[in-house]
Amino acid sequence: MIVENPFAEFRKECETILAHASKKALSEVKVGNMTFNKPPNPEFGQLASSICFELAKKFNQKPADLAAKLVMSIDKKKFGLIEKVSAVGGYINFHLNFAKFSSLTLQAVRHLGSAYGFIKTGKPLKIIVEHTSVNPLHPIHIGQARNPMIGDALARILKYRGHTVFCHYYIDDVGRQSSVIAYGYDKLGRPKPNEKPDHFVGKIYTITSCLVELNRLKKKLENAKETAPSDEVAKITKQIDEWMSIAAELKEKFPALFERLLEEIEKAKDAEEEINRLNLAYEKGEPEAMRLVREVSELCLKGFRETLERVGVSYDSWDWESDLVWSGRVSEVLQRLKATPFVYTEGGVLEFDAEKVARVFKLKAKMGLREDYEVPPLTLTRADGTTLYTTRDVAYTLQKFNRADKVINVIGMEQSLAQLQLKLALHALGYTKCADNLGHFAYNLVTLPGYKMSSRRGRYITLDEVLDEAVERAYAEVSKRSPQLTEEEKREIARFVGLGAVRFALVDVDAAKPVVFTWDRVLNFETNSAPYVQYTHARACSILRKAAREPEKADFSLLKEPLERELVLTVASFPEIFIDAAEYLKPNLIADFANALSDKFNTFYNALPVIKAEPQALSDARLALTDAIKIVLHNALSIIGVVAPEKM
RNA sequence: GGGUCCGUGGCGCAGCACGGAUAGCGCGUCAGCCUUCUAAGCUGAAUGUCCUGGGUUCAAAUCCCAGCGGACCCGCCA
Repeated sequence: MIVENPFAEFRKECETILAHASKKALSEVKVGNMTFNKPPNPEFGQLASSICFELAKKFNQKPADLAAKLVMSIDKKKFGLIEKVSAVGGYINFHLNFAKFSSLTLQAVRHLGSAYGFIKTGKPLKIIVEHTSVNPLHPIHIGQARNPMIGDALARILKYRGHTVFCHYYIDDVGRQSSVIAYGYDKLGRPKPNEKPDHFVGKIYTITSCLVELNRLKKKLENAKETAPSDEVAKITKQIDEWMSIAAELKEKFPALFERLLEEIEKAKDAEEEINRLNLAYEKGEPEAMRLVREVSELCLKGFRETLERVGVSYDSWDWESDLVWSGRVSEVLQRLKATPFVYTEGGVLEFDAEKVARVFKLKAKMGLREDYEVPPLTLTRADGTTLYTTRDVAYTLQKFNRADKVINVIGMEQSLAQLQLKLALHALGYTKCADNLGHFAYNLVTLPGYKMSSRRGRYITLDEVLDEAVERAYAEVSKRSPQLTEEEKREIARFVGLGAVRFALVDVDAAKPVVFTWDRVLNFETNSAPYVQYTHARACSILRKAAREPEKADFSLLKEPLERELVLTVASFPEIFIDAAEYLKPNLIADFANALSDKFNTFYNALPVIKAEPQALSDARLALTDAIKIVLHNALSIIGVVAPEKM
């Protein structure tokens, strides 16, 4: 018989046995929650219940006595996977029958192969995972790179779980910043890039944005000198100084480009004004503005696609924010919001009273907010009538729900408030169900040691640089360790090792924690890394290759070593880990699991022979175990998009 | 000022959702292991007020409250 989830079988049996025993011994039908913990030591079995501690007071007996009593009334005839049950210090410990369990587990893994572990949900949904969505202004930098890695891993997990998943990339081309890059690009005469297009666009954006900001501040300073108090003037002066130093930095890095843009922008009457006009024209859908902004955005996206393809991340849909505006969906949403009692006008702008929505619909407790917390209002439109990001996002969210039951937005945690306001806007419009099924997967920032990464200031390390460096270091590593390989093999190995290392490192740490970027951290080739797991996989493959036989004579009851049992147990628990990772959206559980399994296998590898083990029934059992480990490592790595190599 | 998230050996992290028996792992340090299945590996040693203080509980790194420290947010930016 093939079981999908071996450890769950054992767990179920423990539950049944314990329920029966408590009914018999304590005439207690409901015994409270039937949760089991993993004992700290295999001596105490593989699952334990601490239920006697809870019941002690109720029955006025010592936990140890209760435990003994319960164990006494256990019906041993019902044992399937259980070997024995013992009472130790108030705990009830369930010991596995490893002969049966190993056989059950290893046969299941080897039979199911690449499907093992991926337990399907009983309620398949259509889920949209919106991720990456880096603005098309500059290359994807390492601070943002956590997003596609997490987003892609989430999408894969949910897909394996049996959901229908669509990955969407939201192209934010409507904001003012898009007009800034388009403006600079236009001033340069819309040149063809002489390098990777997103890098090219990034330079223009940074310089243009810096020069325009300087212009704006200088004007502001002139006005302030006459009217504003002196501390205000000092503040502006300080800002100017800061931007001047950035300008100097940029001038040194890209002298030719800087000079040309400086000249063009000085020549312009009012760059600020022209950019605002372009922004307005683009939102209105004026053909010339459309052509210009789309052209430069496409250029940048072309570069993104290249990078993302390289790491194996792909999308089902690329959604242009501008399409939402032009199609009238944004204004429609705006009209409907206006018709609610939650929108008011203030000084020519539309404001959305998020606080009132939360209060009227009594949502604070539900959303995990304190009653006395006041949700700040959200500005829906500027005085010139153009819309703001979150306003457009309301329309976008509704569009996503046309296609899906559930939407997960992978967005940095700095946008938590905006996401909250978005949700409240959905409530205001009556889309309660959408609001409930909208999830914000927030992740913390990646920072560079010393200073904050800033795309506006051109201070960033691009994902491309990181990937190149990773592959290069992996190449040096593989050349050193395996000089006998051909050049082609080395290149291929360096590629998947380097890319794998980066993906793993960005998924491995709990998304809620901030990460300080260091090369060593991302390019780790030792324990706790993709290369370590890949190496372990290759090692297992190597054994199987050398054995060159099917483990037909395997006798699993011979797997008596603690290391072997630990391995069987770990392999058997993969389905449960997978379910947790899928239900609680924790891709890092998979990375941790793969690493832990590798640890155990390597210990086993160093301690016990496989091929040369005697008798052959044992050798074959270990071979089957090795095969099962290989399969599970492969499956785990596939979730985080890392190649599991046969050789390295 | 208000909100969200984070705080675990020198450093980087896991464990916290669902409280359980001696708090795991890696780096670094020290001492070892390649004529035996891939040394990107393994073994051993040293290193802890689990931020602090209260509370809940038979039991708290885990739950609750308060405080401290850090990051982020509170914009007619996205």
